[in-house]
Amino acid sequence: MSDSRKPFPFRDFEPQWQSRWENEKTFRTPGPGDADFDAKKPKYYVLDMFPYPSGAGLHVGHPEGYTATDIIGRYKRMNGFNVLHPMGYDSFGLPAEQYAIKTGQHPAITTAANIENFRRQLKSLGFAYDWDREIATTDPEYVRWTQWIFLQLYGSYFDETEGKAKPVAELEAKGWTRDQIDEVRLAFVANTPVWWSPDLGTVLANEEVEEWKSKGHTVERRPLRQWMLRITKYSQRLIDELDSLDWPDGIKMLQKNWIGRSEGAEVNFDVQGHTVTVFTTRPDTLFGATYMVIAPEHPFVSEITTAEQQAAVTAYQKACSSKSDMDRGDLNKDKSGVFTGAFATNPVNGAQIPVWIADYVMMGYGTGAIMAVPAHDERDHEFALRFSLPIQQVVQPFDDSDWQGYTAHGTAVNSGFLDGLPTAEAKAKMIDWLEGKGLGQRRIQYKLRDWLFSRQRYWGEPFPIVWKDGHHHAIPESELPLLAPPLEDYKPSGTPEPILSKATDWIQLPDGSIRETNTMPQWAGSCWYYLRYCDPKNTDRFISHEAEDYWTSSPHSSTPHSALETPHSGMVDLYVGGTEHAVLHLLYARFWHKVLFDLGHVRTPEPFQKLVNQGLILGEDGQKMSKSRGNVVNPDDVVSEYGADALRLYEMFMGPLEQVKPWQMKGVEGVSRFLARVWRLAIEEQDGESKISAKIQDVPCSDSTLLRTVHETIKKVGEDIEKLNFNTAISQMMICTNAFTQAEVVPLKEFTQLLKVLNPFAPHLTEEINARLGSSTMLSETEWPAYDPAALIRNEVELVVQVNGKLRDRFMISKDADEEAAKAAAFASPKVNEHLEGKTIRKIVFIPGKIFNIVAN
RNA sequence: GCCGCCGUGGCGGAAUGGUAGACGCCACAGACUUAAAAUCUGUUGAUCUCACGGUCGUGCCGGUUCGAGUCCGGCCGGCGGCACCA
Repeated sequence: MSDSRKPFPFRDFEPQWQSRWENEKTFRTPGPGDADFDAKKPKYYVLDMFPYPSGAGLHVGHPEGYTATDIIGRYKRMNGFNVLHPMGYDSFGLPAEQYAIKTGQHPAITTAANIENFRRQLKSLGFAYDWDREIATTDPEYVRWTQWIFLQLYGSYFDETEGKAKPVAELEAKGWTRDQIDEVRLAFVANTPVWWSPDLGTVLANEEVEEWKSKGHTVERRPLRQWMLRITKYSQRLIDELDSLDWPDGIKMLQKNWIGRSEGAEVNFDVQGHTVTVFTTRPDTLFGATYMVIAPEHPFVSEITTAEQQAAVTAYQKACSSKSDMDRGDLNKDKSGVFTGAFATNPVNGAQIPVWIADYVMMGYGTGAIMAVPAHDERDHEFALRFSLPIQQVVQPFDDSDWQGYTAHGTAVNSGFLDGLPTAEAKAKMIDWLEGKGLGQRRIQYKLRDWLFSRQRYWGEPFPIVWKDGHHHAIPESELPLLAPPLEDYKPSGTPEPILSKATDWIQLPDGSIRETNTMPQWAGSCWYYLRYCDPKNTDRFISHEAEDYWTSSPHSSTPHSALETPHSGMVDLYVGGTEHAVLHLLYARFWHKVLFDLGHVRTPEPFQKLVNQGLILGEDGQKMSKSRGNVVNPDDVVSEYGADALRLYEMFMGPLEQVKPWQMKGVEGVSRFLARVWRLAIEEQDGESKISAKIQDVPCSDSTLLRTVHETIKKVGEDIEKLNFNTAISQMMICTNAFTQAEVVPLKEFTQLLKVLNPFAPHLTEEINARLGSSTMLSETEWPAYDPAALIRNEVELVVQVNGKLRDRFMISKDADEEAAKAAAFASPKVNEHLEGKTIRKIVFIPGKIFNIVAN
């Protein structure tokens, strides 16, 4: 920046205010137990998704959400709330470890350096965090409670009748054996096909597979013994309890689709003495089931395949298992399958139907077997055509659509006792019939799978588990945290053997037991960090009852009907972050929270009451920012050239928070000019000396128009912050500033009111000006100004006259003008009369103070 | 294919069913300056007109309404998610 541009001296005062806030702990949040804690003060918990401290530092997407929450937090604070606005680091994870492999530096060292850099960057933006509550998921004290929560999961089961988690101790008391108990724990060991990535050296959760594949890593399906969390038990609650949350519909929809609830029935088919159960959402079409398909991996395949078909079946199974390594989508455009030689009996009509295997039926969903109704299912229809299998119509469309491949609802036909019934009734009747005969039952099916919770890498929380005599056992809570031993070599071996298995001394315990060597995924730490912020130093519990109680209490509403305050079933009042966590972190955290809720450790059923997704910031070229495109904007550069306030303000001025929008450096200049105008209103530079502008005078505001603009600004900025409409709030402050610029005199009181409403957006600049104007109290320690309704009143308003809805004239009129007065004025207008010529007036629509519309033809 | 979000000037974007384009950027002009930068003041949707003023205009087609960017129905285009889920 050239010196001749004379910007405001942000380089001098921004760091000064930052250190003052830090030294004076201005934004420290007192909590239960603190001497200065006031339990009567309403709380407001506003949370950011904490960052993964990568080596690259903050990108401009971080300050977008962080500034939004900072404005809300500062605003709530000025409105008398005890605001919890914390920050921390999601510091476990694969990239740190990958980096360690490359450089030979221990992940603890690189992670500490990265956190240091992130903290510096965050502080340079002037966020009002309570730094005393900062946490990192890698802190031993944090690991301890992550492991403790895991032990709660390990020590619980899901009681089906009560629909909630309970301690397994209750089962012990009832005389269950340990093997029986191990079968139902919420954290359990299973040997199932999982996604294994040889080059990452770890398994991945279903939810993570796409992300890593897109980064060029390979994954393959492989049966391995792994720790799982029984999230599926919460499927229905995870769907139902979304209703109580103030989340974007899109995110709710993503979670619902991911959980994937389907209602239907299980039907038992007899296949030559074996019972094969299928799941269907269309039991009403059972009469149209002309063949059956089971997944190639289905255990029954080997039992039912006839000798003649054995070779073909085995060959097909082999082909399918190798296929799973590759992208199935491309390979499965054409249906494939093989006849097993076996026949099933259709329970409803006794028909003998052939049993096929095909890879369009998957082992992982439902029962791994389907009844095929080719007349009314697209996939079955395609398959039947391909292999010339019979197609039997059982649904008559309501309209004149072709019944072939018709999948929507209709009327049952060729279906015995269902004939004539509409689909919904036919479904119910068929299920009743099946249940009556013991041939099937009503069934709800979910797509959600249990959560694969173990990883084979080093940089994660070790499981607090030991193995003895082939059984797993929890280690005593007194031994937490269980930290991973230092290792020289983190390199994955290419086998699913966890890295910790190299730490032979650590693994082996004196009593002969062996430590579990898997580690937890990065999600573990982020599942409960919002709880720890409430009581970050507690050494007795993950959160004290008192802290939990206070920070979950409903906020006392000082501003009714605010978008920021809704009835609470979640703890955090406002959570801001990206959509990328829709089915990952946001689902996992809800699940953990519900388990903690069931076990009585927290008192709300949900973690996050209101969720807002900030929109992605694109590069100046309208493309996603990426190193390879060279369109990445570094916040450090923006801060050094324009200052923190300009960066904050620009990110809020770009457009609606939730919208995707491109970066424009010219826009940063624009808001920087605005801030400079505010500065120059108060400060004059003369001969290198700066002094208070002569226009600033401590006198009553005599200009009623200016006064009205100021009060309109106070009103609008407050209302816009409540609605998270930061861009329009800033527009209004620009209008107000322009009004001051054009005024002869800038009254101190009104100017200070502008500084106050601007303070949450541009805290450094406003504090600096306020201090220079002689105030010894920081703006952030003052109350949010109230607007004076009397100052808003306009005596004259503009009345628009329309003829047939088209604007024809406008003029100023008294705000209280009635229809008669408006009519007189309107018909006096030559412009209006011109358009009325030769027409008959049919109707008059009068909206006082706004519109006078003459309908004529 | 299914689900969700979004289409407004040269650009980012404003508009409780009531003056479309606030505010900012860009551009142009004027003031200040020896000059430039910065700053301040204007103009700035398209089009016709010397002008007054008119006409058109919120992706497209239709509907409701005195009045539609906004509500309803049907398309088209872009972005994101899921994807043989029975």
